[in-house]
Amino acid sequence: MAVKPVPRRFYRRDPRDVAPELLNKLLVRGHRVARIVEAEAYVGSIDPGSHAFKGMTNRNATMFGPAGHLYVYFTYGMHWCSNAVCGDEGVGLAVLLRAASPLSGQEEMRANRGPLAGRDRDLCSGPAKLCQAFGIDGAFDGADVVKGDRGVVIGDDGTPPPTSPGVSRRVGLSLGHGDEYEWRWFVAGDPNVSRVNPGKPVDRTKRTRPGRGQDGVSPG
DNA sequence: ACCGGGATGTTCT
DNA sequence: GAACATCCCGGTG
Repeated sequence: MAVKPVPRRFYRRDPRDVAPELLNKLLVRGHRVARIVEAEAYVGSIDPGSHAFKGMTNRNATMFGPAGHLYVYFTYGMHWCSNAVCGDEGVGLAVLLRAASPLSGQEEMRANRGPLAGRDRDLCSGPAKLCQAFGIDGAFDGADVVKGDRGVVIGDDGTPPPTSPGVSRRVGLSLGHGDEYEWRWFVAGDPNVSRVNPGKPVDRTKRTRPGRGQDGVSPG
């Protein structure tokens, strides 16, 4: 079956309904095509884990825009991650695209990811890997994936979402910041899923970066 | 398998 | 100045 863009009405709903149905849809950019196998819902003002929890800022403004656009953000000083904006305008809802199964264009993905990404399952098995493989960065923030703005489309080839997707808590949130909600869905058994089990939420009370440049001591 | 830690810089308080 | 919707590597079982 031919690939058709997922219509905008699909996104104009609660992201907790959109995320599981986004499984088995296609992320398409030029020759690169991958089947989405993992997604998380971020639920705006009721969700401490969401960038939109505290309202609109310069960074998250796209989340408050119309559904069916990409919200692309930069994190940890080096990674881009992308979401599909959901719900009604002005609310701040989104689904994070966490992992996908490469179908074509793997060589281009591998060129973007670097020599360390040997196997196909290393190309898109995480939100930042997926963006790197597809070359999605800040320039794609706001791109309309229904119209195919900037060459990126989320498409449907007729494959239905799984009848019984895997469900779990979300990945990478800190304790007390919405980590308890089971708003992650994935294609059970797919090797491209980032983690079978997200494990414990991150305890950020432990120092992970011992003081750098303290007491005026400069390195080198 | 699990866990610890480093890379890196933008965003928000 | 702390936190951060991550990833990769190396150590230990």
